Amino acid sequence: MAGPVRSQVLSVVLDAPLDTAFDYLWVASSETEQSPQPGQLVLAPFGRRQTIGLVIAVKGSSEVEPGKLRELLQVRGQMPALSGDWIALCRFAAEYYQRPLGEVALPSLPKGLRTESTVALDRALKKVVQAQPQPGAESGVQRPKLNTEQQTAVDAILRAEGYQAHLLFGVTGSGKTEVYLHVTERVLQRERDAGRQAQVLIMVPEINLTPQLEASVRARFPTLQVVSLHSQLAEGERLRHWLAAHIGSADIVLGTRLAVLSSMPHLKMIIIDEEHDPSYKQQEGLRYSARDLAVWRAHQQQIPMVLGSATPSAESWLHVSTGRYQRLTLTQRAAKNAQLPKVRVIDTEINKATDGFSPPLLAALKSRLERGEQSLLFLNRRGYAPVMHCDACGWISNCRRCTAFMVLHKPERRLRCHHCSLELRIPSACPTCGNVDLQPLGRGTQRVEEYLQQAFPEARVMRIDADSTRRKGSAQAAFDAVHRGDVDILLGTQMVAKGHDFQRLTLVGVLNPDTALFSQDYRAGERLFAQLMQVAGRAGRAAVNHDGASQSEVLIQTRYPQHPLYQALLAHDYKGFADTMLAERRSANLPPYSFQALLRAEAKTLQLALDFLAQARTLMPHPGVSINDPVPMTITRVAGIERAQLLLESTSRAQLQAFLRPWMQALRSLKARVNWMLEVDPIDI
DNA sequence: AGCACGCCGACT
DNA sequence: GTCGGCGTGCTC
Repeated sequence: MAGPVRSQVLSVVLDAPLDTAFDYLWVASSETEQSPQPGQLVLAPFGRRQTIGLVIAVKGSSEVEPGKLRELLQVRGQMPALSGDWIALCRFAAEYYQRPLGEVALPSLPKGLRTESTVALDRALKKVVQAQPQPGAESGVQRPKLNTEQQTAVDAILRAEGYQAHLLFGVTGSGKTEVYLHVTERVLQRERDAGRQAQVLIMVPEINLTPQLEASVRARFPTLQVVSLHSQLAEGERLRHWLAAHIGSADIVLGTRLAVLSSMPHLKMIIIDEEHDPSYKQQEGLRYSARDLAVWRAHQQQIPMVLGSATPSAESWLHVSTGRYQRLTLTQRAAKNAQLPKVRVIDTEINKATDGFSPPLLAALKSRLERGEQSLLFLNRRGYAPVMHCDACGWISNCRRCTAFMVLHKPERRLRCHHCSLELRIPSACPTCGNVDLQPLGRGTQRVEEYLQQAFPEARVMRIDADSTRRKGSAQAAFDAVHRGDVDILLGTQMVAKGHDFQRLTLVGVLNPDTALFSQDYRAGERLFAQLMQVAGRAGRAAVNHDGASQSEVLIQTRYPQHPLYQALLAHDYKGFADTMLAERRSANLPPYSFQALLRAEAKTLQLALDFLAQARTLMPHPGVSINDPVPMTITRVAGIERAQLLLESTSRAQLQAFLRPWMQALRSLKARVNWMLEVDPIDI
């Protein structure tokens, strides 16, 4: 007969905005059934529904009234439990960003693990377990010889014991990827030689725009299991890749920001490429910085990490100067004969632009067309014109739901709001005075494309922006056409700045970058410099004339040619730019010398939102933390909702954190009639 | 978050 | 007289 029935109380967190764990009863269904343990997923009854939870503790008894305790419906034993380290990572993220643990941990798991049915999980497990890695030396793979700087960097990274963050500072083409590949190979090999399993996490900003790194990794490690993790993967694939990382069969995980929360039980190194890139910051839901979480994770695991960039973030640059990060510099372009492109600024006060193009830029384009070389034009504004305007009465195309202009999209014959996606047909006459001659004001990529086709009828022009690449795979097809040489002039927004090396590209033109120079956002300059440096790096990888000098050039049209940002760019002087920027930040007491949080409120009226924030501001004492006045957001109204925000600043991260926790609790109990959310370390204010 | 319960307006 | 609006409250 059956012996005593084993039972236990499990503490479980759920994907809900509830800052508490829930106790459940587990009863063994047979004598041989294993007791559940922390890190396992369970199916739990919750109110009238059932939901997936994560066991965070096993206890003997519960403080909850016995009558309230309910029994778990299912314990998912087919998959290994998530590790204590992984739960600790989620717990840190939850506490730091002021969210419930369950709301961090569960959404980070693939959907297939969070459904009632285990069909997808069981099927995926079968496939993943079959795919075993074949450890061993990689033979027959070409490894380019490292130059002295690269070798020094590799040695320094491998020499580190335990945790150490390295900033790999090198311009486009200086061979950062080769350093990543070498240290990855050596770390995996070293661990295996010592009889330990090993995994490496490599993060990239946007995997779809940077296919070349993925291709290099796969080519270098043909016998290792390399899996990708990003949001564009199909559900089944995402589940299989995640499981491969979780059970340890994947040797290398290559992913975007979400990969930082993947389960990697044998993680031995983290690499972050283009560490300055804003897309490492999640901008919805849990607003985390994948870069910052990666640093925490490396420290927790006591493993080395590499942060690579030609234009490091202000945060990382400061950490180098304080010795928290070790700087490893690559100064040479590693590709044979490749040189830095010549950067020139064109003063548009002297060289007046017509239709957005100054005579020197037009001449440069013409000479590239004659020589059969490619050009790239960078304009960070999509659409035809940012606004439509009536000369007769002064009407402009405002969005009726947002505090923003409706952008003219000529090919679609529509006005479109980029904030709420409202679309209207282009009015045939002015809505206020009836004037039929409405004018586009300003210039977007569509208008520039139209002009180029008319100015250079023979040229093959390709426009790449969010509008031209709506369909899945269309961005890849467009880039492929450029690589094949089927395009003479490539025109695009920041999408064209990332990743791709275009071998026949010898001219980069930047049309109108000046607006960022005078932005309210103190980070705009840092972003512009990084963007221009990156877009400049698209040129001149292979373009070399007979005596080895580069023919590639970058032309920047500006009304402020003497601006320090452009002067630093001309000299390829990131260091000078960054040191000046940090000095300014220090004197203005801005990040990275201070720490910020932002409380945002949304309501039907602006007054409701502002009132809530004013109340939040005086809710409790805030030692060491200054709280600014509530202000409307720059774009106050989006889709009919009014928005305002409250900025908190402190020179002490600990003091800010210590204030946020009780403050959040007090705010929750206000039960205000506004939607609000807190963002820690916001990147645009 | 869901999903209930609970009291006030415009419809068969 | 009901259908349904979303305010308030709870979920081990």
